[in-house]
Amino acid sequence: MASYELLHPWTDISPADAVALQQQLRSQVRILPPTGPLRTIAGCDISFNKFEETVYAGIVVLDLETLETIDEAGVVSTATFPYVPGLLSFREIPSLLEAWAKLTTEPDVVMFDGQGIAHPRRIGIASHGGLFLNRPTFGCAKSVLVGKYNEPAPERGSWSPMTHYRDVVGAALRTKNRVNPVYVSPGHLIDLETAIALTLRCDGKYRLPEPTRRAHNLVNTLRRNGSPYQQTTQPS
DNA sequence: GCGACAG
DNA sequence: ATCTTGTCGC
Repeated sequence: MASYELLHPWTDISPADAVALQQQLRSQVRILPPTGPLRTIAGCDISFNKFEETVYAGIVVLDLETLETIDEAGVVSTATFPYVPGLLSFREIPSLLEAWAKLTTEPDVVMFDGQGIAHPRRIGIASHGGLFLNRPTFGCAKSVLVGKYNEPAPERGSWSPMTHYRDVVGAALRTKNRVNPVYVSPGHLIDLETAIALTLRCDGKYRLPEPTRRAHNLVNTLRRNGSPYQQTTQPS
């Protein structure tokens, strides 16, 4: 069981502190082709009931060759930070790290439900998560945070670069013919081309790639049906 | 100054 | 994100 260096604490952080931390951490993010084989990929997500602080976080690991689920872990935790555009990582990563600790495998690359460097300070949840996990990570989001792009061709696989202040920060990628694109951006220890290839490799029957969809299903099941080991009140 | 704004 | 049925379109 590996241990991960604590780059910084997650508690008692104000939004202003979080922004300052991002400015401090951004220089550590490395965008370059992955070294070493990529055989497994993890998808992660969190779910929660509106107005409640309890969050359900989960990670699903799939074999990149067969897309078969080979591992998964979920946790019931508490959110200590609100959702603030640009500061998503401070709300989701703490609980995701708890789920990560319960995995029995070490995913080679991690796909996040959000942005990587396609972020105002170039350190979205996928980049921030990559610094903690110290392995290739990238983001695959359903909508844009920052950046502009030209509509990619309607065929699956076509994509166009997303630009933010002269920087190419990601790509609008079509995962299905005639369906809205997803927004892919490098997180850490990976490059845009590889992130795009991995997203296409995880193709299933839907617009969103399988890792993200399965993680989403896992946390929603956890939220609605409860953890099998957690006592829930039964109706009389 | 006025909007935009991952999940 | 979450709350929700039907409905328009390929």
